[in-house]
Amino acid sequence: MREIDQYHHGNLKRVIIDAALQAIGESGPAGWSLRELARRAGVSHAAPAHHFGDKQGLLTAVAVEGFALFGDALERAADDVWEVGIAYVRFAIDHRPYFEVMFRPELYRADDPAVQAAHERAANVLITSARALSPGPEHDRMTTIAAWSLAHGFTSLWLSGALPESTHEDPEALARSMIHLVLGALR
Amino acid sequence: MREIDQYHHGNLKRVIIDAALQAIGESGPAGWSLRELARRAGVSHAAPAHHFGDKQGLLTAVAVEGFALFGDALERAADDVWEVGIAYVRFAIDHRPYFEVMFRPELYRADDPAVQAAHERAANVLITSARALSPGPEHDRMTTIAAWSLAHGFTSLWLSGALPESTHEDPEALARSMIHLVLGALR
DNA sequence: ATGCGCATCTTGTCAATGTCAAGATAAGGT
DNA sequence: ACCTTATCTTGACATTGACAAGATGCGCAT
Repeated sequence: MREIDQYHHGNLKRVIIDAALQAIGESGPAGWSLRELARRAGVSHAAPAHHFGDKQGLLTAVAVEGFALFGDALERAADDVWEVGIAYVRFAIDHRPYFEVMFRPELYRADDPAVQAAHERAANVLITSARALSPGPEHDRMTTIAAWSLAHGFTSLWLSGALPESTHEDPEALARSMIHLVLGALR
Repeated sequence: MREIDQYHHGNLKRVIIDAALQAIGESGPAGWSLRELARRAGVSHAAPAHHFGDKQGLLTAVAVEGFALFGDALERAADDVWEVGIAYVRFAIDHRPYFEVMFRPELYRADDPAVQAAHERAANVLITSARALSPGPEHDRMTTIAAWSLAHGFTSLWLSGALPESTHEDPEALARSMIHLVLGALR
């Protein structure tokens, strides 16, 4: 009996999220419809709404998962500020669909407790690891903002294709060069 | 005779773009419909499509105008790298609707010649003014990328509300502090 | 084992939207 | 005065998000 034709799918929630991630990867976080995801998953047009309420609900689930994975990735590099920056860029490129949703709060319910918790955990890694760069405790906050801005800006520009080098070069290598230049000068 | 009831509106194109900018300011670059803009402008539901072809066409016009204004703003500060960074942040906040479209190429036709020309002009200001920071000609490119990333990252994070300070503080002052910290360290 | 509660998924429907085709209007040149 | 042409309207159609009501069957209590 074919799994796909079961009335009770079993883990449709997972399947819909994965379909959403794929669709986002193909045409951005707004280039698809709930009904299209349903068709891809082989279920009825209203099945996604049952699990997520509405489109925002689905994107909220994506954001939660995204921030969780993001936190994991940053934590794995947390002992080295340098590598945290690289991990930031790397995550965005390896998990682009997540990233494209995460920093667009108007797409989902940013006030959702699960989102806020996952978001806060990821932010804390940045805050604590950036302290290593700070010239003094009174500059901790600005140092975090500067380091975060640098990593986030590079990532956003790369993803949007604004960097003319986008097509030819390896983003991670480029990010390493940039971080090296700035951190080298800071020393 | 009331201007608004004329069959031939006269400068409907302008009015529709302004309505779009206002709508984007209220609910983001996707939170409105062409028909709503038509209603706001007091014209029929298909009038916008006549001037812009489709929604992407309208957003392309917004992007062109945005990059032109952006280029102007950056040029006015071009003699001081410091001030170019500030102008970057300032533009995004003063003309948020434009900015929210400009760096989201999937929303419009990025291959449009007018877009590319306006984009290139703005980019050139960044490239030339960033040279002043470069430790040597072989580092010009990376310096541009770093400075651009810093300004763009701060701006994006601010606009998305990711910086917890967003609500209380003046963004320009915060940006000045950040640039001061980084440029000070680079000296 | 058996019957039932309830989460899971489907079917049907509605207003709203983007887009296209065809028609109406009038501005401006000849 | 006419007529070409850009501007705008009217009408239509497929698609979408959302909601309500119904069908299905899993798994638990008995």
